Amino acid sequence: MKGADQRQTVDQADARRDQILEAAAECFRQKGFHAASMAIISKTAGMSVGHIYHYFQNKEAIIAALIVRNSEQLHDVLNAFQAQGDFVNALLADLPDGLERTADREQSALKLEFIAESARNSELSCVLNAADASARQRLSDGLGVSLRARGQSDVDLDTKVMLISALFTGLAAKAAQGIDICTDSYARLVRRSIEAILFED
Amino acid sequence: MKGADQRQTVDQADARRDQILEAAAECFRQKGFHAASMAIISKTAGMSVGHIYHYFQNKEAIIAALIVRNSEQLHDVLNAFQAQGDFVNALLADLPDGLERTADREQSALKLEFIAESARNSELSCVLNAADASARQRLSDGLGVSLRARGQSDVDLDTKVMLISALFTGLAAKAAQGIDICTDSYARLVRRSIEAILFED
Amino acid sequence: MKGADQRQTVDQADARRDQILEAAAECFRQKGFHAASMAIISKTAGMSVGHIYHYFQNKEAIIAALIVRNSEQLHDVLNAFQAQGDFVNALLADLPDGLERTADREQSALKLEFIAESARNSELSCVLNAADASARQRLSDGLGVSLRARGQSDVDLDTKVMLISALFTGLAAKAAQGIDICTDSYARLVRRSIEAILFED
Amino acid sequence: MKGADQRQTVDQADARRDQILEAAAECFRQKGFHAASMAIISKTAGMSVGHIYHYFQNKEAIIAALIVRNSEQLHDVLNAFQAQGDFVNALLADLPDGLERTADREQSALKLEFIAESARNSELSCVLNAADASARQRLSDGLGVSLRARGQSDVDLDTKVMLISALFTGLAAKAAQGIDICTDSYARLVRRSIEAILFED
DNA sequence: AATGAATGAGCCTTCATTCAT
DNA sequence: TATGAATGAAGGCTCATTCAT
Repeated sequence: MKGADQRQTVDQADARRDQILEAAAECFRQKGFHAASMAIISKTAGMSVGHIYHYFQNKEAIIAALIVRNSEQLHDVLNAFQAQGDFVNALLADLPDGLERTADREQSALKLEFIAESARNSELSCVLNAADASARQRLSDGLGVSLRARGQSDVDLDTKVMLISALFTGLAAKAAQGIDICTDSYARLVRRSIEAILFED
Repeated sequence: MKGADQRQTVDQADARRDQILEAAAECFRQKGFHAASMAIISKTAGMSVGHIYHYFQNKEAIIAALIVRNSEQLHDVLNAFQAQGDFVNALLADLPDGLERTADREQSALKLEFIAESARNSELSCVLNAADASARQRLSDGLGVSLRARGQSDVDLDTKVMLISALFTGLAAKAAQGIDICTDSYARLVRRSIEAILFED
Repeated sequence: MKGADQRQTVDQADARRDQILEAAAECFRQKGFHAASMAIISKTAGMSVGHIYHYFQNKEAIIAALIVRNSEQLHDVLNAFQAQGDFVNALLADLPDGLERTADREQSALKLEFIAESARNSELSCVLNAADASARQRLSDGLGVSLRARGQSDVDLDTKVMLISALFTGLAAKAAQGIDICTDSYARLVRRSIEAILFED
Repeated sequence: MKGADQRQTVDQADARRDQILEAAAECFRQKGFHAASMAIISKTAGMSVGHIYHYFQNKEAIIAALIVRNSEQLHDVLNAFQAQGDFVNALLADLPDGLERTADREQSALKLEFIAESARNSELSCVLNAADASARQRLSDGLGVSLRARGQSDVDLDTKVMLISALFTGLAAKAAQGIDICTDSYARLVRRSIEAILFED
């Protein structure tokens, strides 16, 4: 059947794209993306260099896809918070896990590289800002409902969300420096920070 | 005199080093340090490529020197806080200026690149961590005295300092993404954050 | 019927070949044939890359076929001259049109590329020389009859024909350079040239 | 001395450029310039690939320089005609030599490639047209004086010059096809052509 | 101290061609 | 007949670094 063939093909293409992204993520994580050559990515992905270019226009396009992918993973986490009932509670309760997710040194370093690169590459800047904005919007929505339900003000909500986001990025930076952020002290103090940001007392 | 000649020479060498660092900082800021070639740095510095290698062993060594230099500038700021009497007060009062210093997009992007790079380069990691640790120590000392003077606990002080540092790095990341962090909302909420981190109620 | 099927198939195959040649000619004209990739030719032809290789062994084989095709078109023109009665008269009378046919910049550039390529590729050289020789033979035949009918000598006829051919190739080169060769001056002077070549006075 | 050093350096740089151009011309002649890789040019020139890029921005820039160079050589020939007294006489007397210069198969093929390439590359088009125009101007000046001295009309002189130029380009094309243009027949008939073009009788 | 010529490995990317389906 | 996924060699070009002067 044509239809089945088509779908098969599409699925396979998606599989290939994933295969490439997985390999690229691995390589970028290990070496950073300036040092990760297309040659080594292709070897890691188990396919020829040329073939990668059937699926991605550019090395840059791979990066962009990876940014989108990271953002989607964050969305999943946020959706899980939503599903748990009260968003603020879920966020705070998740903190130790959140820190652990942030603690991956190489992954965090890569995230910083994305941001740094985006400051000098408008194409990437668009992708990153869109992904980031959408995640922040998701956070904003969840927190807004939760705060209002608690009778808390939602004044400056966007700034609050941005600050929470900044705090996690900052923690990622510490992780990238090799600092262990998965301790009770961190969990406790990050929690206090977030509460101070969110609750107008 | 031999001695004077010697000193003269040393001073000139320092001047050359500064000249190079200034140029490198400029180039790195503009293009990131993978894209900033030694050729363009030498041109910006107004000296030949080969000559730069008289003063720095490596491109990497330039980066390392720049990290140290940045750290020294931070020390100056912290020393100024100390000089103002109460460290905590000085830190909080300085916040709007602190945000403004952090808001430089390219400079912040470069800082992130430093950190990301250091995650994959142990030599750089040493330099960055030493610089960072020394700045945090300075902060720790200042804050410790100030907190104890207020009758506040200094439990988990190192973590608190790390978190404040993380917060500023996170804000730098936002600046690198092109977000304006120099607003009253930010100043107010960052202040609340820091207070929550520092004061155990 | 088997025979009809066969013929049908043959016709379809010819149609496919034409389709490819048309597309290739278009692409070569636009980009030159080093820059015209098989991928873009296949896209222009509305068929897959692989399929083109059912009809042509090579990219080179396409070029060869195109050379033959061009030559056939020239034959048509020459046959038309013949049909008009006196060949020399027909040739001279056609001059303004001949210039116009030669004036297509991209087509002329392609022709030069063919020739240049053939100088370094013996396979192509054979094809081009055969095509060229056959066209010159056609010209020679027509002119010979016409000249003798006028009582003109046909001494050095092959050289004369070659020179006329060279003149048109040279004009094509000028067209390829973007020069307008469709003016009365050109028509007049080209006519004088040809007459000088043909008529031993 | 600084001055001597400077001159020495400039001379050496010119020598290097010549060395590269010589090698490139050789490679281009042999393989055409799409097939002649920078690697092989650099090997032929006896220097590293990277070094070539100190002297030429591009492969294209090498081609451009080669075009200019060819044009200069043509100027030398034309100047020699001028020096001989009557330009027309000199041109006609030189014909056998002119044909021989044109007869180099590879060189002629390269010339055609230049022209073909220039039809699709505006940068190259500019260079080639400027070089060509200047040579034609030189020819025009020489012929104009000579014609008027003979009491001949110089009507349509630019077109006449263009046609002579076209004739030689066409002969180059024949040479590129492997045809021997160094015979008395050619010399005789080319002469008749040129006379027909130049003299309004 | 100072220059910049010189190197050559390595980068991203393209392309003609093949082959399983 | 028809597809297009897959290959991998080769291309132009850049760059940190060295070294003779």
